[in-house]
Amino acid sequence: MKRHVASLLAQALASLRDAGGLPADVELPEIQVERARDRAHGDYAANTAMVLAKAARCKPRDLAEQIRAHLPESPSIAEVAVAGPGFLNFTLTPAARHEAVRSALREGGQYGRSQVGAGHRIHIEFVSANPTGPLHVGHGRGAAFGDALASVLEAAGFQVHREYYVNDAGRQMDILAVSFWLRYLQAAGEDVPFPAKGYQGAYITAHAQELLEIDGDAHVHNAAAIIDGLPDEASDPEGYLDALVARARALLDHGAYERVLGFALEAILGDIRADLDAFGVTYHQYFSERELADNGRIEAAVQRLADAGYTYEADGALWFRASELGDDKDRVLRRENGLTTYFAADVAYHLDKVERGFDTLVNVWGADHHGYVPRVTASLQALGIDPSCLDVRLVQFAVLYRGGEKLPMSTRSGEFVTLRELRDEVGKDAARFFYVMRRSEQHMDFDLDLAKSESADNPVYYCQYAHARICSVMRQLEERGMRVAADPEEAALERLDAEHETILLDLLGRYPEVVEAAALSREPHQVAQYLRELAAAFHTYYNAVPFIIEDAALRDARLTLVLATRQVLANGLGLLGVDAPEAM
RNA sequence: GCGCCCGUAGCUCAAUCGGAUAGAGCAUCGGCCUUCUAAGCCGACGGUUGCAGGUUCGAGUCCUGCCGGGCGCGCCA
Repeated sequence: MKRHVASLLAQALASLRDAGGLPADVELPEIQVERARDRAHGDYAANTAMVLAKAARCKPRDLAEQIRAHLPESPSIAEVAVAGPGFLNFTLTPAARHEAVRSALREGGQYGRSQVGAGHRIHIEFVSANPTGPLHVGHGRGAAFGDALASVLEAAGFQVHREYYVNDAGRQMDILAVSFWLRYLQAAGEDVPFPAKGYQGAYITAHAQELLEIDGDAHVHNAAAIIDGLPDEASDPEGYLDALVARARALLDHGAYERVLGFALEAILGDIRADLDAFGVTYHQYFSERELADNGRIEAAVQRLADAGYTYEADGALWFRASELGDDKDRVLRRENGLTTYFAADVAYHLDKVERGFDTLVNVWGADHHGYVPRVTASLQALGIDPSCLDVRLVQFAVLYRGGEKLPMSTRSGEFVTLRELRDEVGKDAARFFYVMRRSEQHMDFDLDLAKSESADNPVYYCQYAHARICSVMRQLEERGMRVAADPEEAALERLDAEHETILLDLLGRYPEVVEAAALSREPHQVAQYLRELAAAFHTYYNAVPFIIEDAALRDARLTLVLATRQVLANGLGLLGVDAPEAM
C-alpha cells in the first residue's frame, strides 16, 4: 500500500511537470511515504511538496495543492489533504483497510512476508562463542538478536545463510586439550596438579569423566612423567601452560593428543549446540576455523594481501598495512614464531564468505569487539572487495538484575550466569523477547524478576496472552455451538466502524511494513515494539466490545478481525522465536 | 591520551531516511469483574530529549565543542 501511494505520487509529479507546473529541468526526488503518526493526518503522509518546494521556486503548500490536483484516482484512496507546512495526507478507503484482514486470513503464516530482498544472498554470522565453555548470558543477546534478524530478513525475501564461526584452532584449543587431559588423569586417579590458567569449569571435569568411561586408561601417564622438568608455575604461569602443552604432545603420541582435543571440542560444542537448540536458535552451518587453516585458505588470503602490496615485514613478523585503509595501526598477520594470527584467519574467513557468493555479510558481535571492525573493513578493501557489503551489528551487553541487585558477571572468575541457567529461570520465550525488545546498540537492563513474573507488567506474557485470549474466545464460541462464517471474503467488515476496530485494522495493515522496515534497517526490535502495540489494541478492544453476540453478521465481522489479529500475533512472535500459546 | 557506542518522564525504554502536538510500560493516585481468561481495561500525574552553538522550511535524529556513563586501544582469541 505504501508503494502504491508512492507510485501515485510519482505519476502526479510526472504529469505536473508535463503540464508545466514544474520546471522541466528539476530533478524529481525520491518519493518518501510514511505512516502518519497521528490518525488525524490520515493513513499515509508524504513530504514531497516540501522537499521539492525550493527547486520548484514555489511555496510548499501551493505545490502540494498542485500535486494533489494531478494525482490519479485510486480505489484505495478515499481522500487526499494538504496539511501543516505542506504534507500530503492520504486516507484509505474502508475497502483498502479491510484488505489487511482478508490478506492475513488468506495468507496465514505467509502474511507479512514480502519479496523486497529477493535476489540478495545474506550471510549472517552470530554468537560464534569460543568452544572452550558453555554459553553464558553475554552470548544470549547475540543469539536472540541474530536469530530474530535472520528470520526477519527471510520474511522480507532475502536468502539468508545462518552461520556460527567456530574458533577451534590455536593456542586456546591446546589449553583446552591440556585442561581436559588433566581432569581425565585426575578421574583416573593420577595425582596431577591443575594449572591456574587452565579452564577450570566443572563441565570439563564432567566430560573428562566420559572420556575415561569410553577410552579407559588409554591416555593415562603417571603424574611424575608429566610434571618433571616443567618450569615454575608461580613465576610464569603462561610459560608453564605452554610447557604443559608441549609435554602433552610429547607423551600423547599416535594421535592420542588429537583424540583428547577432538573429544573435548566435540563435547563442548555439543553443549553449545544443545543450548542454542533449546533456545530456538538454529544454523545452516558451523564453520570451522581449523578447516580453514588445514585447507590452506589462511595462507592463500595472506598471499593475496601480499600480492596486492598491502604487507611488509618488520621485527620478524608479517604486517598488514591497515593504517593506510582507515585503521589506527598496522596489524600482524604472521607472528615472529611463524604462526598466523586470529586476524589472518578472519581475513580468510571473510574472503571465503564473499567467494561463496554472498552479497551482504552481517556480523553480530559483542560491543567489546568494536575496535576490530576497522581492520576487517580494511582487509576487505585491500582484497578489492567493496567493504560496504559488510555490516557489523554491535550488540551491547545486558546487565542482569535480580531483586533489584546487579548480578556479578566476570568470565575470569568463572562467575557467570550461563544461558541455560537463564532459560531455566525465566524460560525461553521471556529471555528471547527481552533480548530483542530493545535496540541492539542500546545498553540494556534485564530484570529477571520482571521476566519471570506472570503479570501484566511482563511484555512477553502480555503479547502471548492476547493470542491465548483469542483462542479462548474461539473455544467459547464453539462451546456455545457457533462458528465463524468460513469465508473471510464474505464477512461484512464494513460493519466494523468503532474506533477500536479502526485502530486494529490499521495496525494489521501496518504489519507487512513493519517487517520490511525491520529487515531493511536490520532492527528486529521494531517487530517486538509493534507486537506490544498490537496486543494492547486487542486487549482494549476485548474489554470494550463483546464479540460473541446475537447479530450473526456483526459477530462474524468482529471475529474475523480477531482471527486476523491472532494470525499476525502468531506470525510476529514466530519471527522473534517466541511461542504463541493457545492457553496461558 | 585516542577511537567507537550510549545519554529522552522518578525507573526501564520507543520515536518510521530530518517531519506535524516527543510516545509506551513500570512506579504513584483514582476508577472497572453477575457478562467471551482481571496474566486484562479506563483515567490522572509526569519532559528545557545531558549542556552550548551550528546546518534548514523543519532537529531527539545531522555537524562542532564540552559534560557524564560503557567498551576498546596485544606478535591474545
